[in-house]
Amino acid sequence: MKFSLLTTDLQSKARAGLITTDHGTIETPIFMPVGTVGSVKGVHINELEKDIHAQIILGNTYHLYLRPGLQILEKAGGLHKFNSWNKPILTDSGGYQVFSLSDNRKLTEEGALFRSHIDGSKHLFTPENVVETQRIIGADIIMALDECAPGDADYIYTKTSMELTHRWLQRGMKHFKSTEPKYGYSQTFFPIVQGGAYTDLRKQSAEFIASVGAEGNAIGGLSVGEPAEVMYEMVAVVNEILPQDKPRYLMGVGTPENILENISLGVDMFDCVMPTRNGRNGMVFTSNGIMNMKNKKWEDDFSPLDPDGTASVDHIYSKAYVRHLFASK
RNA sequence: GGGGAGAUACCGAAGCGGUCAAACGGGGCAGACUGUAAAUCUGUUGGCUCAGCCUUCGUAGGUUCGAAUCCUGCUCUCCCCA
Repeated sequence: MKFSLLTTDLQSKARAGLITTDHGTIETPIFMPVGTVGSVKGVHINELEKDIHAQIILGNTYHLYLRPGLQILEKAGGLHKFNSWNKPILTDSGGYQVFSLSDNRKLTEEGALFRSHIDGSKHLFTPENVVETQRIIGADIIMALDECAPGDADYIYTKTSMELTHRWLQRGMKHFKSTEPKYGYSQTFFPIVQGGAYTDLRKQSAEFIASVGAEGNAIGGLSVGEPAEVMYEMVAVVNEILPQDKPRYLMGVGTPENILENISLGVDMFDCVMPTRNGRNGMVFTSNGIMNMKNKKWEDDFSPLDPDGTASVDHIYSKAYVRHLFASK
């Protein structure tokens, strides 16, 4: 993987660059749609490429490992072949599931022992085998196993958790360096900054992550319940420390506003479930605020078309206009 | 023509003497959603001058301190036999 910084904004920390992988080039700042189990929910792979112009998508180690399983993925020749997505793929390590499926897992020094949400079977995810799994999935960008701690975690918990994540990183990195890609194209490995909402921990973590010398770095453990202002503060602190010449990936963020703010703080990569999940649930962001398309109260707020027959910006987001589009199709 | 079953809120459907303005689904209305256990989840859903009162379980009467629940007439619906 190669990252070239093209230009940097003079009035903010925003920058534009290019990430080059064996599956193609990514223009940053970039939003990466989430395709947890190999497909981006509600979006056909053709639409993803031709309409949405996604340049990279996510997959999830935990979910792909459980279903369809590594045997099938390996037999297919990796996820790119399995889902016919020939552009870059980044896979999350399962670190988020340590957080979101916290009732179904046990954390030890060794790793995270999950009880499958599908059939209750037990599966140990270690920093090493998670790298191995991502080798088999064939992700262009492999994420380190981390613990994504809850946003309201206290200092002691967050510190202990961060230190565990650091130790896991060393193990994961070692394993990554001692293994080879399986399908002939190169893979890279991103470590993840933790430290919760505590400035000193964030600094400490960012320094540790920077010292590893990876080709790109991620910021995790944010947008997990803390106020947006706290998130911005943490990102600002971390970005002071993470190298300028490597892409910075803010995991799990976020709203359009969050994304713009964080771009101005120097973040290059984002992913979030929000557009696909909220799309499926009928929620849309408009200049008039959040709109739930299923709610009738929006119906009369906009007429389908302006008198001259064109749609204004607000109309584009109105329920009436969307209905108009469907009706005319 | 003979025999049987049933009519419950927007719809489906429980309830079969008091704790029933009436379970549960659906639908409606509103809210939530940030590295996806999510085409999901939560709240609400007779009216009002709202810690109370009023009207509602096909319809008209009756029994009872008290009826969606028991009795009688009527009106519809469905099933079986001829």
